[in-house]
Amino acid sequence: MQQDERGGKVTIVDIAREAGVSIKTVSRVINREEGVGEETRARVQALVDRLCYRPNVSARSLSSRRSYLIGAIFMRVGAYHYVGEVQVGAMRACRRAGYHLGVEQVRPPEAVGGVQGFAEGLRDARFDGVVLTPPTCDDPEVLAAVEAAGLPYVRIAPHREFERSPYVFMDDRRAAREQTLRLWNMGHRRIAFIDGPADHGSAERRRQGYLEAMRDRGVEPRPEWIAKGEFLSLSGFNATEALLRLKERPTAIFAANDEMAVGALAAAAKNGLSVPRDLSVVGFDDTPAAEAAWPRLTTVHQPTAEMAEAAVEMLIDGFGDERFRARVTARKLGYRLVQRDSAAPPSA
Amino acid sequence: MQQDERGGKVTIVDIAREAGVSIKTVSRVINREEGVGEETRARVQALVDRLCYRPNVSARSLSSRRSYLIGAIFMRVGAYHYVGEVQVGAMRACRRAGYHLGVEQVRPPEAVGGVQGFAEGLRDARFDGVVLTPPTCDDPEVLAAVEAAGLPYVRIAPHREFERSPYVFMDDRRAAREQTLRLWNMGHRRIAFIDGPADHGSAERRRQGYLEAMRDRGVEPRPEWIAKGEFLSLSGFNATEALLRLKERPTAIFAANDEMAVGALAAAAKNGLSVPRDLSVVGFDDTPAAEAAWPRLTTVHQPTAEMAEAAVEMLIDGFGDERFRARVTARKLGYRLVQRDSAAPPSA
DNA sequence: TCTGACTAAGACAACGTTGTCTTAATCCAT
DNA sequence: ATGGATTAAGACAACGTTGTCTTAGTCAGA
Repeated sequence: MQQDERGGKVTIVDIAREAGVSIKTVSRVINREEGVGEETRARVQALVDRLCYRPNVSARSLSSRRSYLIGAIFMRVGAYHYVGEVQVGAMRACRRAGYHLGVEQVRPPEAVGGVQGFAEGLRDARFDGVVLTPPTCDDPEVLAAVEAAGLPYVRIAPHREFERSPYVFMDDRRAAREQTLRLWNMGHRRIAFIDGPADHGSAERRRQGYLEAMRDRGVEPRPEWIAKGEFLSLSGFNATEALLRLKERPTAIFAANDEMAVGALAAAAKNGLSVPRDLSVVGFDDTPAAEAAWPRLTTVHQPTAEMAEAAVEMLIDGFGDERFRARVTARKLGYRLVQRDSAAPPSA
Repeated sequence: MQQDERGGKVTIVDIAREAGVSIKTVSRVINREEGVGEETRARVQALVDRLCYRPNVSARSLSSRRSYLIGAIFMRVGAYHYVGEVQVGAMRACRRAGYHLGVEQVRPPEAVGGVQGFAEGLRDARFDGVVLTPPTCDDPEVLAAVEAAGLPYVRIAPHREFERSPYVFMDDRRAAREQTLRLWNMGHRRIAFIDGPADHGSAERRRQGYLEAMRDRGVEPRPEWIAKGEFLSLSGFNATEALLRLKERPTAIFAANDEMAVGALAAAAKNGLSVPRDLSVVGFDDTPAAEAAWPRLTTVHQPTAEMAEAAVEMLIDGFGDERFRARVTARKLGYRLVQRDSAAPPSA
């Protein structure tokens, strides 16, 4: 069997010759199509395994008009931590289904090229479908470009137009509610909340969850307990300083994201408060900053990788379904409360 | 001109017909090959632009045996921040040269599949070449798999076997030296260093840079000024607590990475020291944690994206060069000191 | 035994490029 | 004018699959 190594490239022809069948039959076996006898299928499959045959993706996609490529679309590949998380999950789902993952970037608005360059890239990348991550999943121009290219797509955590495409999401509101109740159940009653930017959907949902929890427990949070924030650590720092100056100082602070929680930790330290002894601080997202912080942040894990995985799954499942876009579906994924070191019962 | 929109797909045949030339001539124009007259070239190019023709990558790679795909190889796509940075830079270089970026992951050792699955993925992804990021760039099994696949590759910041392939790097030692001197020039004399893990090449180079700077200024750092660390925030915290207990307390601390610097900030706060008034803290890497920290960390920017960009450039430039592997080259990239808020002249 | 329906498998033409040859035209030095 | 280079462009066959037809062969029911 010297042809195993003929230049390292084993083609479908080699398998067919060796098995004594036509290449079409081999093709049928590989693609799990019907029309092949039990015994023939086994013989071909064995040969495929033995010779380590892998179909040539270019030939395959040229012929079948499928690229076996899923695109993940980001606004700034470098900026957010979840880019990596999304890719992990997406790659998992891709590999399971024999697909590969390509990465495409919509240049942020301030850059040249903009959505133009993105549309071009989309065209010749020839994805079979794409997954849109926030904030691209709510950008009208991006959506238009993807739809113009005729690509099926699934959105991750969209904020708007839920009926426009299938999507995956997590229940921010409910998670925030539980996060708040966790503090409540520790014995905290004066719980403050550091809000995110006004136009940020997830920030709003988290605030609602906080409010809901407090009201559930019969407490109407005072307006001054809800501090404005910008999802940046400095804003968390400033908000916390203000909160600590209140005459009835909160015993716990729930920041709408981890970064602001880190700022809150700094403000506590500056004011001579030891966390969690004198003040509890919790965050949201479970980014690496939460692990890096000191004390390590108690937070809520957002299942980013799993959401991406689910999105790719939905995408691949939907292929071949003409009414893909029409049959809008959604999948909700669970969060997970992460207990670390920044929250404890109030000492008073 | 209604054939512009024939199903949205413009092929080389359309251009050829419209221009009244053979498809081969169009192909020559597109690939900037010679053998086409000035006037013909212009006419074809105009048509290409007008009809928005983009070559079909599958057909192209099937025929030319090139995939126009560069692979970026990571150990854990989700774990490190620089994954995103690397992709940004790599995509920049790819797009410039008409390539696309694929992402492949070597499952970390503890996962099933390991290098096996990676080798398979490599095979059918059909990259034209790959860029290896740390720590995959020093993993013997990964290197073996890539070489077995016959793929040209460039390594980013390797620690060992520099003669084995082209690579890009930055001068950690020199950057650390400058970082140290920056503190010195502010007036600090008792400068402590928090080291990284013993087997980590970049940690070692940074320590050497620190030592070199101190000795240049005629100071032999006392052994107790060099604290062990593990590149994690907790180790930075502990190291700092120990340093602050010294009778001659350092006025500045240089942590070998940002994460430990964040831990140092927390330790300072816990000990009632205001940074940078009572203690200066500087880090290294310029990760998002440095921005998120409070006060924002003065650090050294590692040009991760640029290194990836350079790596992809080297790779693409090397295509067609048979002796690619043999002609080992290296490219050094510059770092940048980032001045933020965690370092200032000593108050004493 | 014949017919029609079904099954397993093959023949053959795409798919949209690029690589290798070949040809026709032009040019310059003889 | 003549021959050898040089240049611009075309003809034609890959590239390695999949899609669409077609063809034997088998089986059940009349």
